[in-house]
Amino acid sequence: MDARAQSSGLKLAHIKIACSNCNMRELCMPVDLSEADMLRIEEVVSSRRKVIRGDSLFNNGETFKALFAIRTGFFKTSFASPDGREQVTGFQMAGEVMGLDGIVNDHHTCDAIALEDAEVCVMNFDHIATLSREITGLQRHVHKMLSREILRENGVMLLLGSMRAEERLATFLLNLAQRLHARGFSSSELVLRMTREEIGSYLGMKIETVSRTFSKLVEDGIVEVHLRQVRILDADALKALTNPHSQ
Amino acid sequence: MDARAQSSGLKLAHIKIACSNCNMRELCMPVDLSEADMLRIEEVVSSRRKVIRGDSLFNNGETFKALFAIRTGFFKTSFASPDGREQVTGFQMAGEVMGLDGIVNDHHTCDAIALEDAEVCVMNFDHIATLSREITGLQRHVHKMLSREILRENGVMLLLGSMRAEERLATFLLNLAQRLHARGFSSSELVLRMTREEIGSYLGMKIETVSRTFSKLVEDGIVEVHLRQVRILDADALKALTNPHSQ
DNA sequence: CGCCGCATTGACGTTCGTCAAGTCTAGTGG
DNA sequence: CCACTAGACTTGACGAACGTCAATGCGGCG
Repeated sequence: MDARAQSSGLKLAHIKIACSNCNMRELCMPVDLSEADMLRIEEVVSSRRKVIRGDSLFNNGETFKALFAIRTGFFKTSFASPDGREQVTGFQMAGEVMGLDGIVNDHHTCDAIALEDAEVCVMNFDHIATLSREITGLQRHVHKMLSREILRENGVMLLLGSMRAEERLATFLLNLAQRLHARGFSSSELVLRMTREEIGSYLGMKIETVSRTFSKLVEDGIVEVHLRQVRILDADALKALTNPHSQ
Repeated sequence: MDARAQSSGLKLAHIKIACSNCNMRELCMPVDLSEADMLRIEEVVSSRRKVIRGDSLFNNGETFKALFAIRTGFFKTSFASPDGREQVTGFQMAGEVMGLDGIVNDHHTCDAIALEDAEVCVMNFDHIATLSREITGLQRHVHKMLSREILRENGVMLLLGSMRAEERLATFLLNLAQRLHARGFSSSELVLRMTREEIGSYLGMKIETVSRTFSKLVEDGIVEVHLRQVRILDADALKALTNPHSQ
């Protein structure tokens, strides 16, 4: 599959908002439900929202009212320290949910920026909470989404705390490829939607180091890189970089 | 207050298990409830469990059944990569809850080790889920606990991704002091319950760097350190290290 | 076509990791 | 009570990895 197809957001504005006929449903709402419950859950998706590339879906400090499920497009979330440093905390793609960090203080604590034109489902959180008191499957799903995010961040902490530059980048590329593959794209060919600087912020390295590390992977024949086009030539070698001490 | 008092775990084994008379309640279950609901919530705390220093409360891979609220004692949680590297993901003290990462896959994904003799409340998660369908305040509380953990980890990612050794240690010490202060201890005098190596794992630095960084803070007259006894002499200077670019 | 932002590459400096030696402390047993 | 020991901690010398500064290349967009 052409990696370019990643960006082909379907334009379905006229079709009824419905999880039941959404091709992302099994990713963002994998709940086994009766038809009646399904209809009720669709009420949660109160609206859709388009976000054009470069715009923010929400910003740090804004009142938290809803979670956002990505239908199409690609986002980064970033978290700022009081003195203005920025840490990209994640990259989100179709089927993934953003805004979970806003629950605790009733306002968002990070920024979500679209890295390509995107469309999201706006899911009113009070509504989710109400409904999940009645639909056990939805309740479980909410718990799991939150827990999954904790688990994901544990992985990032491990990466940031104990990996070298090359391992970090290898881990990052494999993770992206795996998630794209789960969405029906090639697992060896990908288009990076973010700049080197954003990759660097996420991986805790400077832009020059990101660039040099890419160049090293290319030299070693592990990947082909053309700016944001990446082709993984030797996935095994990439995986080997991921756990260098496992012998 | 003597920092030594941190370890004075009350021995109340004979007293009825009851959140209502637990001095940690406002930390771990800050929910405004009717007396009737309060009694029902106490059913959640099915039992207590003592863990002696060095033992694990749960391990990676074990089936997830319950969350654990710390009554007394001090824990670390650590997360291992496939090739055996370990990342300490957090240090938990009285009133804090562990095990949230286990929800998503029905089994724990990290280890929780007691760094001093401890007692925890075992809270059956199915029971929590059931009850939170009826008691809105509890449901909100569960959501907030999960979201708070995500927020906390965002902060650690920022630390690991963008801070220098000295900033990391300063941030770490201030965070510990603040949490101890919230529990009625001195905010300037603390006893580290963890080794330099565990601090290093948490902060993404080697043990020698941790040691050297402590020494630097001592040289600069910012803290006094006697092995695990730490006294903060100049909290402002420590805070200043925390955001060096804010000028 | 020309500009601007993104990316790459090189030279150099700093920070932190590595290796090694040595000190201190708490705990154990005589 | 003291000697002994193992583990925790500190300190120094050195080197590798990564950050910094600077110059240049390249593509996309107006």
